Amino acid sequence: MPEHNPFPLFEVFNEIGIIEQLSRARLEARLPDGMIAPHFSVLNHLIRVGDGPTPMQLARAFQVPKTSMTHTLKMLEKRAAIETRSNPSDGRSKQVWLTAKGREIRDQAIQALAQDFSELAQGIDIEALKAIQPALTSLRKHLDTNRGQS
Amino acid sequence: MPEHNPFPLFEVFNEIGIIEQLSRARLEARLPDGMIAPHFSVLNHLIRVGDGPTPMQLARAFQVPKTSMTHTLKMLEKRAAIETRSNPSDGRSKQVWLTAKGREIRDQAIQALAQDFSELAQGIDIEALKAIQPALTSLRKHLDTNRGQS
DNA sequence: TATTGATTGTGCGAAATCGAACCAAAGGAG
DNA sequence: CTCCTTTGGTTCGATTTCGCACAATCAATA
Repeated sequence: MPEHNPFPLFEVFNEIGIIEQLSRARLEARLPDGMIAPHFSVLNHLIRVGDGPTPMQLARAFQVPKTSMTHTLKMLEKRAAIETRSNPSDGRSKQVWLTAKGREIRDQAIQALAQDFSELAQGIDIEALKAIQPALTSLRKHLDTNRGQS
Repeated sequence: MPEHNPFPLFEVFNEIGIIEQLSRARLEARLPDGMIAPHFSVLNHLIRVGDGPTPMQLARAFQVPKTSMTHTLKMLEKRAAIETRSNPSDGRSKQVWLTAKGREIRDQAIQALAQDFSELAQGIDIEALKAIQPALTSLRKHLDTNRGQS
């Protein structure tokens, strides 16, 4: 059985943890008052993937417990950013839809973010980021594939 | 004024967010009962950097508000993993010290983690991770340097 | 059809995060 | 020395996260 030095993993996870924290803070600074990253993520997901997913599909997409997604959706509904309809093909579940207001919130946030990130990108080697992206994607997929056993 | 496409930043931050979530879940699965990543981070930091930092120094090291650090240290003290002494050179602050129990908790966690991460590392291109680390470090430093203005 | 088991979503409670307000101590200007 | 500002730490309250328990519904099978 070969030896595998996990130290580079520690190092990379450590850097990633800090970057996640800083980038999330930066994102949330550009969102409306009490809106936080998970709220925005849902709005953005609905734009990118399309309306109509069930709460469980969203929970799985973001790898969060369903109770967390229930709470997030409740907050978005309080803002009138989404609306939920009962699922005609499954009496247990709902479907989630963006409202015009939700689309507006997301568009304004995207604009503010593009502005901020564009400034941020000036001091960064964008080519280097493009270069590391495949490795990150590969790592993410590997973590995603085998989690929660052993 | 040149155009800077922030899209690669979005992509990279997105991957990093997911990886952070999955790796944190994986870490916490190997920690004792109610212990979570921030607790372990403090123990590990005290081992690596040395005993005796003030709570504020720890808060700055982890980029968290001081109130969060107060809470984290309180939890660690409840576990008898650390102890706090008054700072002889500054009547306002404390100093944080590992206890024998804290050292033991950390060592056992490191062992369990090394085991788990070693298995994880088998399906991963470690060389690729080493290769992307400088870019991550550079990105982290850049985010760290200019945050919280504009 | 009736029953059993799995799945979806929610209510609840505990823990975590973090901003605002506050107090005590330190540091500096005069 | 006195006043004023800054800094370290805690308390408090609001929000978030998430496990547990539960009801409703679906799916599979006898």
